[in-house]
Amino acid sequence: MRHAPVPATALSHPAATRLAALAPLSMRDRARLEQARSAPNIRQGREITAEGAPAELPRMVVAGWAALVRDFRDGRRQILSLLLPGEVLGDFHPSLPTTPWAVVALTEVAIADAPAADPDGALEQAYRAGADLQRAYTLNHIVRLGRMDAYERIADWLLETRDRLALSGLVDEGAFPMPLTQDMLGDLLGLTSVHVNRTLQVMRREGSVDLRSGWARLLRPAQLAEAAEYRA
Amino acid sequence: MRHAPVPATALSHPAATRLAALAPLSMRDRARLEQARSAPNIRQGREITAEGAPAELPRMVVAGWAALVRDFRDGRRQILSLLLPGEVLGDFHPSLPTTPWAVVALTEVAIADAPAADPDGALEQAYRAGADLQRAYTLNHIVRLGRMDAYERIADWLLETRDRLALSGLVDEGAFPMPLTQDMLGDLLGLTSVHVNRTLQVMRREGSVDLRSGWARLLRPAQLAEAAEYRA
DNA sequence: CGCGTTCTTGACTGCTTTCAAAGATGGTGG
DNA sequence: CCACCATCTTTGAAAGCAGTCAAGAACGCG
Repeated sequence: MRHAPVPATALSHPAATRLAALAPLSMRDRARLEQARSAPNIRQGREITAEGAPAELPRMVVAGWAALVRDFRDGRRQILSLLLPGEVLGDFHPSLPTTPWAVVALTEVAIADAPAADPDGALEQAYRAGADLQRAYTLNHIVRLGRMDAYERIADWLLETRDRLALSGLVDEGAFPMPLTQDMLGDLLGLTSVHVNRTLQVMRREGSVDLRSGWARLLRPAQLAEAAEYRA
Repeated sequence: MRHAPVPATALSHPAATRLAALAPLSMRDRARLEQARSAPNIRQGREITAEGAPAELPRMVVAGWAALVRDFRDGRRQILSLLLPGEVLGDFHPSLPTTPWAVVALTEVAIADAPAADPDGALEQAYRAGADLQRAYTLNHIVRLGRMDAYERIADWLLETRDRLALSGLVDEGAFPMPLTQDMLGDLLGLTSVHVNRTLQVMRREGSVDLRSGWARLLRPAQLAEAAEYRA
């Protein structure tokens, strides 16, 4: 189950959409975002290491899903944070001696350098707002893992993901890309893939979600939001 | 079980120690940190809201433990992030409409305004390094909650906390303050207080930790680190 | 059409929670 | 100085959500 291949050069890419939604970008900023040079695609499963960037320049995901991942010796794995299309990665702790996690491509991924911003400009403001959002996602993930049961975790995550992708203009009539396997979902949500499967079936049976072949659609978002106490 | 009262004016406070450990501060920076004016103490359980600060100036915890907390309607509670003495709070998403969490004093807490830093100076560098560390703690918390069992969560958290407090100069011959109740530990680690209690007893019986009346000492840190795959 | 990956399903196990109540502990007031 | 009270810790028994193990079905790709 691999989703559609990523074009080598994205025409109108999600990061431009997302950052323009976070601050009133000038046409010049938008153009620079659109024209950002894209690095060669990264294959599924590969690490997106900092090799190329000595000072770890900020980059943005143009297509595909990436994640920060930590692996245990015994095979357990935890996805710390997702990087969805349009989102910016970077600012990765140059000060820390060793980062105990890796950045991995969960699907085939296209990355581009994020254009430098004038410290007082709208683009910088958008970067900041994006980083704030990213932090909110991370904190919300803690709530999911710490105090929600399987049903709530999945419901909450689906809602958050829909909203995140909507910012990048990737939600089309309520449907959005969801290329993660149930295995990956388990590693993200602190569950086993077996239990993810059973819980998804409950949701499907009650008609809450339509989830298949790399796409998702929330059929009863209000019910899911109520169950997870989701706050848009 | 309340720990020793916080002096209204801390003489040599932990934030100065911590920031000096993160970057080579000038004597002038140190002096400004020491002299930072402290707001009135905040009583245990109270919210540390942004009332006073229109632009949400960064502040630092001079004494006591605070936390970002999210409460559920049904009484469940999750501690998202701890703020230990010496650590900086601030940069709290002015861009987000509503933050779905509160900053709460877990013990009596003393807060002071963090002095402004020259953008190119060592102090700014220390603030940045501190923020990076804070982010690493948050990501590690996700691993704890997502993929560790109760024993591993507690072991990992004790080790992290010891190292965090050591940065602020608060670890004395291996002993460090630990004012959280087992209830709070449960809310932090995604467990019930009952299970925290049982797990702590296992650790005590095997002689791994000495934990009582607001203080902790790790007797076999290597064993704990091995169990939790802790990476200093 | 064949193979590898992903998804489903079932039975069993177990870590953690729930519910309840009995001890400790520390601060407070008589 | 001691009784009293609220809070916190400790224990026990029973229930439950999620994990484990295993095998078969379905799907997508070459």
